[in-house]
Amino acid sequence: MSKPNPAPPVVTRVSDATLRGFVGYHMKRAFNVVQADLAATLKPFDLRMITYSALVLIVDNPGLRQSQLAAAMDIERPNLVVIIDELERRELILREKVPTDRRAYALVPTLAGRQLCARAIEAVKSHEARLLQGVGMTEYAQVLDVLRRIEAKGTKE
Amino acid sequence: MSKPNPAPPVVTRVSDATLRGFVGYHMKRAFNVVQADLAATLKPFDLRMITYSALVLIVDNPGLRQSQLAAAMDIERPNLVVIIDELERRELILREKVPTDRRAYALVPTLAGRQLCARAIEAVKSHEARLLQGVGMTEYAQVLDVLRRIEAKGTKE
DNA sequence: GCATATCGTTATGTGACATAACTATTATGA
DNA sequence: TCATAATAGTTATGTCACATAACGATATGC
Repeated sequence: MSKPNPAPPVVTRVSDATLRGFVGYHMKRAFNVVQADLAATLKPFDLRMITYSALVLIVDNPGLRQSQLAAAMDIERPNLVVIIDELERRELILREKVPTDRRAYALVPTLAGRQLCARAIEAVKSHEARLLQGVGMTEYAQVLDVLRRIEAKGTKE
Repeated sequence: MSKPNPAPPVVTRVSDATLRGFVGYHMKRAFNVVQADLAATLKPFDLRMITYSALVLIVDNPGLRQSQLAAAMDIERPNLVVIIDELERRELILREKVPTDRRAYALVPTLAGRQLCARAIEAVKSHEARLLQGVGMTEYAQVLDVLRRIEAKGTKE
């Protein structure tokens, strides 16, 4: 052994070339940007990504159960509890008793909830338009298609 | 007011049509799948996504400083410490003293680190090939391009 | 009618982040 | 040159988005 410590060169610019060879890396980096921008977009409404998703799903599916919502959001029931608590405390939704099943709650939006939701959706639309400016319709459709196919690989088997 | 509680209909299938209107939603769902599959792929190597990224960057950029790595990984220095600790404890990398700056450490991979890294990269390649089967080269390039453009929107301004 | 499953909940743990503040060291500028 | 400011790594600590285990109340299936 000639040189045990061949003094590593000083690194001036860090190369992520290898990681750039993976879609996952690009997805993570792009999603980080989306997430940060979305968080800022939702801040004026005092919503986080997760509370926003929950609210939209409740507005779109009034009367759904917590377990259904948890399944739709791909999270475990326990984690949904605090989210629903928060939306209910802010009077954006209600936990209504289901007469046919006394274990369950039907989640319904209030008027305030529907209104806040509508405004938030508009804001998110502008946010997405901003991030996607310069991306053509065809490209956009292509990306959605690929993302959907990747997503489908998860549920399979 | 006629009916204060117009009994919400029973929801049989939860619709996420509104959220499907946003790329961010598709990105999150697709990325969740990628993340889960990647985690499973890296498990045999006892690597997580974050330790894998760190290792690859150190192998590709031997001699870089922790602060450079933190910047490249877009995380804060404090969070990198435990990651580097772990990789060093497993003797995959070394913290070498920099003679010209006694505050800094130069991170260098060990032989074992380079070997594990190479094997992990191969595994990740198969994992990506699996998730992307059926996606054509053109589509792939298109998706990467769009993701890169979204990512660029973040650094801007 | 009794075992079993389901609904929402509580308690608790983990992993990936953040900020504040510290020590040791290096760079700067009056 | 010497005081002040900046930087590298670290420690302590907090937050947020998840997970699992276990429980009480209720519903369901044999």
